[in-house]
Amino acid sequence: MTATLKQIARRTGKSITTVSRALADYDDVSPETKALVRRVADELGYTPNLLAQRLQKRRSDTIGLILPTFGPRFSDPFFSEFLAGVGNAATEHGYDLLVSTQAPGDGELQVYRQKVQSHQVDGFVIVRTRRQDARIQYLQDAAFPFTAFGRMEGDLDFPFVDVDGVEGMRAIGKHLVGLGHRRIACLAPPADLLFTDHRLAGLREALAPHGLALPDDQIINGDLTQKSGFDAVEHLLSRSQAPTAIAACNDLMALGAMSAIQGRGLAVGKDIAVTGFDDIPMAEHSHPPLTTVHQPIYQIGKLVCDMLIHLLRGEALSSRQVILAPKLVVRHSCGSAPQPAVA
Amino acid sequence: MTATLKQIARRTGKSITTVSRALADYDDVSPETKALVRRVADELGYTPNLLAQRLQKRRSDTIGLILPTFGPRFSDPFFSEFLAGVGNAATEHGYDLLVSTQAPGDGELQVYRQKVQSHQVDGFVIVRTRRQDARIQYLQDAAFPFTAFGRMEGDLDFPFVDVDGVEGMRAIGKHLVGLGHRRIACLAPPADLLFTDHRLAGLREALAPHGLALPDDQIINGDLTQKSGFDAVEHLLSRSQAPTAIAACNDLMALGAMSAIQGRGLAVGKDIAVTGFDDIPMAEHSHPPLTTVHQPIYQIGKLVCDMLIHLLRGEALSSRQVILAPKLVVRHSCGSAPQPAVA
DNA sequence: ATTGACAGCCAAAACGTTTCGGTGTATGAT
DNA sequence: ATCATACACCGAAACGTTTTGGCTGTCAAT
Repeated sequence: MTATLKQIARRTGKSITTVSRALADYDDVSPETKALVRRVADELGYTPNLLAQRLQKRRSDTIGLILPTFGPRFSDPFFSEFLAGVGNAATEHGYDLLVSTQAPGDGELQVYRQKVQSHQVDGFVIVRTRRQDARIQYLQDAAFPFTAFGRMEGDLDFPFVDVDGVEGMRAIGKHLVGLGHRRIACLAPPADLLFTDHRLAGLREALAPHGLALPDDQIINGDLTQKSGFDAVEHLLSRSQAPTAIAACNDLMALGAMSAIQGRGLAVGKDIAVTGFDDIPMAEHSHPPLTTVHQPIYQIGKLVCDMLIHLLRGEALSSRQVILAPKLVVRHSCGSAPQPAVA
Repeated sequence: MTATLKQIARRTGKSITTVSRALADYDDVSPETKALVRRVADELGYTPNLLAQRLQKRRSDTIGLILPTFGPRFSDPFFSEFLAGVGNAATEHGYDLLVSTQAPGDGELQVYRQKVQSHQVDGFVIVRTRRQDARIQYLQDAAFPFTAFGRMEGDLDFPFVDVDGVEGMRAIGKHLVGLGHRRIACLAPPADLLFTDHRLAGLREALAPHGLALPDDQIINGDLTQKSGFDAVEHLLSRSQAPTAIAACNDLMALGAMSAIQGRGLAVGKDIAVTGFDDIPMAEHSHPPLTTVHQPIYQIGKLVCDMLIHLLRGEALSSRQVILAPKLVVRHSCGSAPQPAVA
């Protein structure tokens, strides 16, 4: 049995009210009483019952994060780093983090609805936004607090943080063209994710001035896993006109691509260039180290969560919509002599 | 404003008691009343307020999982897969999962204590147990429900799941010796983790019959990250007598090792053999694919969580202490012609 | 007619907290 | 003496549930 206010009240001979107010340092409690109450509270090892506190305060001091994962085997460094960012920001401000996994689809909205209606969480962090995002539409309609990593199609005005994917892939494109590549293939994420558009657009923008296009058959949609990158490249290399460069839209697929290339006895960087996007820790220590675009995922998680907490506290947001500039990180996967970064 | 029992009571002309009992399908409520109450509840979109429910039931229906991570940049596929397993098991049984990150050390126990005393969670899943584990000692003393992935030194009797690390590394050792390796180095985890002992012991057991030892200078302790594997091998290869095989105690360090080897222009599998432990998805798609020991991390997470839920429900555990047999997975990182698995 | 059983319903207490609106008692000013 | 003021404290209600222990009316059996 853990201690309650009632027990402290009995032990000190004060009322529950006074004990509560003493612990909360109200100034209508005498210093002597405060000292007494605190001493007894310590003796009994008192910790407020959060369940009761939350019921009375009508808030849960909890932030919800629902990971949109397919299938059980889920092992994405992107998510774990993001999670760490969100989690640490939450802890820092005294919030709890409620984590759930739920594949996109029919059940998904139900999970959000349930958590909202049962007062289980005070706000949500949304990750991996989609072109038409039912989660965002629902939360917006319900006027329930949330922040997102990623944007949405249309002009819904909600608070988010995103990385400028157009700019990032443009940098990649310029880099590859600058190295003389003309046949470039792209490993794209699923089409319902909005950032797919951004990244393809950026790549196209870089190619266009050189009279280069990105034909549909040079775009292969994967599911962001290493395996899908591997499979895509197996397919690509079995065709007659193999590309000289492969721009993957995330590092995991790039790593899979490298492995497929090497599996065929070709050298990454020499025979075929490969680039990624994310700059996961793995990218630095692959062989060859991966040229990619850095996204500060941990910081983004932290920022998104901080923004949400501001919202929950009714504080003003310094900026509701943040778009971060990505940074090209040139390593060795496009040739062994890295060039100075192309801004 | 969301609906409450009180509102349904008013609308139906019944008492709060009756409404509550109708929704819970008690049989002292007439079928007509039940139907009426349910209809109105649906109309109002009633969802029970979990905060109130939990206070009254004196349990939180929440499981705590505190990830022992160092530093902010945390991106371990091991953890994300384990998390998915725990999370899915929890969801399946109607439990919430509260996730926190906290580096091992002074603050750690405080976090556990706080969550226990404030009734925030009903039980804990402990991961990455240590030789002397203060978390386990505390929870055991407090008679607070928990299950662990991993054992502890001494004879504390608590429910856990573990993989037989001795057996796993023995298989690795036999495999390497069978391939003719005589100078074998080991990339070990931090010494305070108990499984470090098991893995080293297993490796030694495999070497001993062949008159081979594992001298201290052939053991390098890393921190389980890819970078530490990379650094360790850089160090190893700069010495006069380089090993012909490197047995890493997890895949991430093995991958880092491979990258360091390749960075020196050596061929993994031909010049130096490398092995891992875990069989993360990455292992299959590295180049060359990594020979390693498979641990069903997702299933372990699920099992550990299922066990905890049984405990919470007061149900009997079919087995309190589970030790799983690991499986050697031979790929190409010890030579390009994989041999049949050594049991 | 009286009893007992049963079906259907409900008031009130409880979970542990916070907060509103007091009450009583000194102290000092008039 | 009276009034105002400040101080220290507290009872009771509230948050939204669940559960205990009733109560009332009907019907069949005596």
